[in-house]
Amino acid sequence: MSWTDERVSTLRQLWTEGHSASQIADRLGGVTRNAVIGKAHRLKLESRGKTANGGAEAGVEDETVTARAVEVEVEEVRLAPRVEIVEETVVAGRFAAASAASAPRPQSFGATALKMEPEESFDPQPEIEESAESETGEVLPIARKLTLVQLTERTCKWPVGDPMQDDFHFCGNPSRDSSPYCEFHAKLAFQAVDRRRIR
DNA sequence: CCCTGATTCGC
DNA sequence: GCGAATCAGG
Repeated sequence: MSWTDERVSTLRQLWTEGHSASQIADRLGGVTRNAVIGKAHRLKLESRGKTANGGAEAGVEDETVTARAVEVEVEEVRLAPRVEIVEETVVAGRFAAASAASAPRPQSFGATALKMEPEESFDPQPEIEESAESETGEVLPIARKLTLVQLTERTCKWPVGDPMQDDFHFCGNPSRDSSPYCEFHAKLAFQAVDRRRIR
């Protein structure tokens, strides 16, 4: 890939809006974040050094900060005492409830999940979604609501919603050890089939 | 470990 | 000009 006028202007825009180099690289495709940073250099863009907050933008702190806020929230939930005390059986029930709630089917991920977001309406800003709760009041993971192009090797690729609907997205929460799913969805995905009552 | 941008330097 | 490698940092 080369730096066409189109790609350069896209870079300019996203960089100005405060997107990280990796986000821009993912968006453009065919380039690494290093390439983006290098190009940004030659274009003499930037200005965002390590002033105070490392990485997070000064004025446009929306999307990045929001995403991090979500991560923090999820972490806190997991560390909550009452959550750690929960027994296996209860946990299983919780998963079942969650499964019934969103009824996603990992098996259909590959082909049917493909749905490109229109260039214009691309919205890199994940909105915080009201977290679902089970009878016990346990808080379930809050999806970062990422679109296909925003997924990386370590973001949860659990599909949420109907691929044919506009609000379709992926969980997007952090996944460990390059797993396709976050810790929560990994358990759901590999759960015994007879326990999930598909359809 | 994950991520961020910054810089260098061979191509 | 380009970008991988590397550096420095949160």
